[in-house]
Amino acid sequence: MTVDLRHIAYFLAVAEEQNFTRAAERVGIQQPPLSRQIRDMEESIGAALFRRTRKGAELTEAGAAFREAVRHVPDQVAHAITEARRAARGEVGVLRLGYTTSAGFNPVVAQAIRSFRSQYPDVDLTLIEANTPQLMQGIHAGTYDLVFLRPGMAGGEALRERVLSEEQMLAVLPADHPAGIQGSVDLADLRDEPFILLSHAAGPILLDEIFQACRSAGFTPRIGQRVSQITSAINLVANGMGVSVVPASMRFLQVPGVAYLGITGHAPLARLAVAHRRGDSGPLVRNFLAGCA
Amino acid sequence: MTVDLRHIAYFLAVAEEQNFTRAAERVGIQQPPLSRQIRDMEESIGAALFRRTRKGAELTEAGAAFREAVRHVPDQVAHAITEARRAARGEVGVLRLGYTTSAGFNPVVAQAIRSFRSQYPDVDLTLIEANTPQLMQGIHAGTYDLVFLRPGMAGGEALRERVLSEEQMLAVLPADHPAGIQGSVDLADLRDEPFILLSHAAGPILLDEIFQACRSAGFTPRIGQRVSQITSAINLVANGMGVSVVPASMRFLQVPGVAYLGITGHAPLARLAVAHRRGDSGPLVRNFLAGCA
DNA sequence: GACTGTCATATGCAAAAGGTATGAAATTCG
DNA sequence: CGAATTTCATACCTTTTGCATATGACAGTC
Repeated sequence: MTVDLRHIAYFLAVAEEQNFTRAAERVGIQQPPLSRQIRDMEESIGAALFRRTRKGAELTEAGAAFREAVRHVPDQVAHAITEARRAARGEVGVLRLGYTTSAGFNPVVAQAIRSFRSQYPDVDLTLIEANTPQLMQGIHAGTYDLVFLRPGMAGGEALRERVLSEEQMLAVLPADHPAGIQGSVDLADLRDEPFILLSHAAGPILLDEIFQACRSAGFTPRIGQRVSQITSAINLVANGMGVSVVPASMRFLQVPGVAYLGITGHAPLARLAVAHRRGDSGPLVRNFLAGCA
Repeated sequence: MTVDLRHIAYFLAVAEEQNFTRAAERVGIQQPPLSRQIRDMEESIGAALFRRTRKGAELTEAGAAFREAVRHVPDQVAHAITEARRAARGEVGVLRLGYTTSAGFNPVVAQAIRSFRSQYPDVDLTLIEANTPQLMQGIHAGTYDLVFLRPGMAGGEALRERVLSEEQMLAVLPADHPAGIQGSVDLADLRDEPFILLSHAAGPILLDEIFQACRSAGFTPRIGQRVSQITSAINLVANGMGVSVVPASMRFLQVPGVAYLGITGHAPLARLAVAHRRGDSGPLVRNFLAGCA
């Protein structure tokens, strides 16, 4: 294909000016080379594009057809270049963001998403809720570009994690539970209650932290019910099926009949991290991370 | 250092092969120049398009955005070239064809249009009916590309006319007219009848021919009614308002109460020509003319 | 540890694009 | 009527740039 973009730009200039001399001036070359370029192009197409007259040049049928078909090509290419630049700056593209249910309640996450959205409105931000192991697998597989999860899982060498928030966990009790009267509770006081907790598969990190705290308090919690969503745990507490321990952010989920209580002594911690593949710090990821204060 | 079509083709090859060496082979050059072209392009865009790995090359965000935007550009240009070639062969385009009412009844015209339509189905053939002076003006002004008209008007120097048909004119009489009994009529027998003829503005050539024939027959026709459409003249004859003289092709317009009769002696002739601008014998015009047997 | 496959770098040559000078033809204007 | 102007085309030369060849660096593989 011997016709290239320069030829097309020259052609369009001549078509518009209907005059080789002015067209040459417009595209910034002299008239003779322009004439030659057009002639070469006509030769390679195998048809005259212009009818040369004493007053200038007018399009032939072939030229008119060609013009219609290539009219927007230079604009398209220019647009492609600006889009590439924007993409390089992380202003456009698709960012797939995974997060756990509990992370979704953390103001840090909501804030980061809001700030990114307002700063990069043209980025297609896809939010996917999943549990920590799923996120872990997905970020490795490339299903997600960025995930909010609980740090501490194995397999983090290929990831770069940054801890964003570290909050104490709260005990979740039925509102009428006697331990709730003084506004906080000691884990040991809950030793005989059935615990409603995430399954190991759904939330290994939080679960482990809770178990360790309980062990520090001198007991091993008795599992009343395993759930796969932390919100389910809170609902089950409301139904009187037991107690639970959740990250403090979950208190924003107000459920009637449920009280969130601070844990005295060695309270379990819920760390929240944002993670991405180590090699892949594309501009979108970089920009999003910059917005995670 | 601008981005041109060659660059885009190279870029797309690398994007598809994810490998510089194979991409180079595909586009028919060696790997080092390909690498350099891509690098130049990246420099001129100001963003990396590929992430070079040990195993090949993968698109960056910018590269992916660029690819989306230029994906179809080479096809568009290739298509433009084939369209230009087709247009040069007269296979596509717009052909504006003017014709007089009376020409529309001539089988030669219908046949030419039919044959052109079947041979060049992708040409947009626009048919416009008008009278001879309008056609004459329109073809000069560029409103029409090709017209069927009665030859002999002034201003034909810039036109190339080709006579397609020469037919005798017929007398149009009311069916019960005594002169119609023997199947033909002498113009002189009509000397006392009111003639219903085209106005000079609408059909100067035919009118002149009829007047000359009448003068040869020894009289000057008395104008009963001037009309601007030859079909109107025939209708008025049917209403008993007089007689008329029309090209033989008009006999295909069968109107109750009207008889078409051959004219004995020096019958006026109706010539039909196809005309186009002398300079402008574009492929469409040329192809149409070729179909006018 | 040699081999293979990846992309990058260096250098020389050839093709292509652009510049300058000039020519031919027709219109415009004094 | 003829000179000036304007149009595009031609000829020749210079510069740019695209491509090939040879080679290097690096990493995964047998």
